[in-house]
Amino acid sequence: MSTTNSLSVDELGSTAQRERRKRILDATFELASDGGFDAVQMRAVADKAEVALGTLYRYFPSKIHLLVSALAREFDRNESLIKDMGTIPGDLPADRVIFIMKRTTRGLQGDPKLTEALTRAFMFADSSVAAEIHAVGMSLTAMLTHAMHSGQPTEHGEPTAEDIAIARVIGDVWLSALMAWVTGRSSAAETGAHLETAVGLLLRD
Amino acid sequence: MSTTNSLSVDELGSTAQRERRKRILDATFELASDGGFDAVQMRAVADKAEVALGTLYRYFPSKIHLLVSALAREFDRNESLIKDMGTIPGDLPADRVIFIMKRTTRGLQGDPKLTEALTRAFMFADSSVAAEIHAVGMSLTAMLTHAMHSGQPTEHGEPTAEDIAIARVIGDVWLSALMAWVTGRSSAAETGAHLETAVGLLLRD
DNA sequence: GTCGAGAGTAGAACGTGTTCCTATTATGGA
DNA sequence: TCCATAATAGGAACACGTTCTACTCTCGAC
Repeated sequence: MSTTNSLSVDELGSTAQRERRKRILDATFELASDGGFDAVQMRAVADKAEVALGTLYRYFPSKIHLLVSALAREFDRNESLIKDMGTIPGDLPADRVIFIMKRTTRGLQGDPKLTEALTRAFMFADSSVAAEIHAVGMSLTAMLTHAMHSGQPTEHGEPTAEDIAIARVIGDVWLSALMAWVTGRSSAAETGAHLETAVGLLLRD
Repeated sequence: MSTTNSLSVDELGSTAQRERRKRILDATFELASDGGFDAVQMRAVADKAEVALGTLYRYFPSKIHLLVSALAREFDRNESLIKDMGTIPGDLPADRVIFIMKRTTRGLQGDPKLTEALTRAFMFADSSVAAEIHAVGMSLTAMLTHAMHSGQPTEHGEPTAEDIAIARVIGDVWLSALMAWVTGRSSAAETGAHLETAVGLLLRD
């Protein structure tokens, strides 16, 4: 791994370090949840996490890395929640996908400031954050293809290329919708409707 | 219009003011084209445009407004280029849409730094830039619905609701693809392929 | 136990977006 | 023409992301 990446959990040796990392991310969530992107100020994060500014930058080389890593943690959590859920309600793939998307979206919209912070960071990220971004993208497509196949017997082992393509498109739409919502250009209802339309267009069969 | 918006062309009284605005946008393009988002520094823009920093901020209340306005100008130009072109090659809507998208994308990819600057600004924009963003979105969907219907006789007068929904989804995908390309997560070829797949999925008939 | 290297702390310093202030210059109406 | 008002110039000042410096702490090797 390049030195310009955030330190991931498993390349952190000591317990103290893992705890520092956790404190930093917790502080980030708290500040973001309170005041959104602008409130996540590096000095404030360092203070709240009780680490020095330099240490914060050792763990996360920029504010964007920090927020995108926070997003990744959130996605991981969401993913395991869904995995734990077992079968997803809905007979058709489209229904299951919509169920999952709405659930996730609702979760995000329940904490608008946090969502604003994470989404804007994700959007603003440049190539130095590629690794973290890629992780989030994978997590998202995995979630969607899982929803497409959930409850199906064994007939579908692995998602097909088309499944993945569709999942990616849905992911794109979801991101844009999220962005529109975050920037106040569309309401939660419109976001949901747009998503539903898109899924309908893509998974009609 | 709220005072937090950029001054648009037609609310500028004097010729001198329109010229100032133009000089500012020209300087923005030049700097962006040279060094991307980071090189568009407000002091540098003001210098190059030969206006005072305060004046720059009178015309465009933030760097993001400035860059998104630049993007809007670029889109306008592109739109009229396409309108001038008359009929768009391609028998099926999908072909015409792909033609237009690829053309536009190629145009952008020909000036990577500029594209990076404009795209990142667009992505980072918050609600205070909603008006400018909305203009860009409209321009994009208009371009796409126009491509869907171009060359058709009179049978389609206005785009249907489904047309618009499809155009919006394609716009979403395009934006995401552009973002992936700008952040170096995907090559130009992959961007094109992903777009083509998406259009194929959406406009199969 | 001592040493050395890496990790952490505290805080100054720097760059750039943004705001603010004052003096000067255009502009448009009486 | 002259005045009131707005627009612009020029530049200081401020905020926050980021970098740098100097010092201290921790811990494994010996």
